[in-house]
Amino acid sequence: MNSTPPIQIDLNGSVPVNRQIVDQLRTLLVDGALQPGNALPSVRRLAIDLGVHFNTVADAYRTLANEGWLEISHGRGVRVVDRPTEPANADTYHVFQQRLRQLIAEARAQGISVSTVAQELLFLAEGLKS
Amino acid sequence: MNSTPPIQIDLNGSVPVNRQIVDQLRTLLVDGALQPGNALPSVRRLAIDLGVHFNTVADAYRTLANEGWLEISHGRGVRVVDRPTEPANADTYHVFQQRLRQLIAEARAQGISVSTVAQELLFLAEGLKS
DNA sequence: GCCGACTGTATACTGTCTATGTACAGTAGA
DNA sequence: TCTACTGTACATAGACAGTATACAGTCGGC
Repeated sequence: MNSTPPIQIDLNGSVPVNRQIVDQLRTLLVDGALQPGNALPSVRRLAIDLGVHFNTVADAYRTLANEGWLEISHGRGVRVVDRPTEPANADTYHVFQQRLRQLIAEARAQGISVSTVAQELLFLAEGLKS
Repeated sequence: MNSTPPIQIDLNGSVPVNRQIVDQLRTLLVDGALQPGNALPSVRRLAIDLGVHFNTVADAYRTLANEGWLEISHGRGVRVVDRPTEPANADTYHVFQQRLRQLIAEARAQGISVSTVAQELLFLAEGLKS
């Protein structure tokens, strides 16, 4: 499988494109939508599909390779590899807690109601249990 | 009240300092830890406490003022103002959903267990209901 | 009124980050 | 070996982050 993953880029957003690609691919990887052994589209192919330069895609691939998700072979392409995850330390967890609270605060500041936010959190928590 | 709010800055992190200040102040504002009428420390005072340049703090204050949280008066200081929030549109909500999923994916990628993440989500959802 | 100590503002400057253009190098199949 | 694909390296333009420094408004004591 080397079809283009379902990624959507906002070229005008404040989040850098390379980061958008990394974040969305990582989500697919964690969720299992991209499995070890799967081939990813070439940097040029994905770049065309997303409307950016292929070096930007290459940079994103490199970031995920450094995180242990991808194996990049010069001239052959990019594949998903099996990635052993070691347990996080307390510091990492604390940062996650803080970022989660900040994201919720931002949502509420933008007018998303408390009940809507709570509902979304419950929904995601349910999804994780199964 | 113009004592320094409980803000912690990571000078070596990948998140820009001005954004860290904005995110953490916004969290305090949404949670009600900073109330309308409260005075914030001067840009120079907070800058010293955080170990950054006062223009960086001024930039953060300006961002929050543009969002409607703060009132800045030249020569007099910065105060929290009452901020009417209009309901978010569907697009804003969708972006929130996506960012939330990405944050959870990142946490899991860093080794935070599924059950720990779920627990945190439930905890926050509970806190929002009350 | 005026001075001094505080407040935020504006501008220039440096280093870093983003995204791109372009040339290069490895791989595989005809 | 040639060709068409793959990723890599490096230089460049532009935007952004953080700082230094000079400026301007406010207020209280004199």
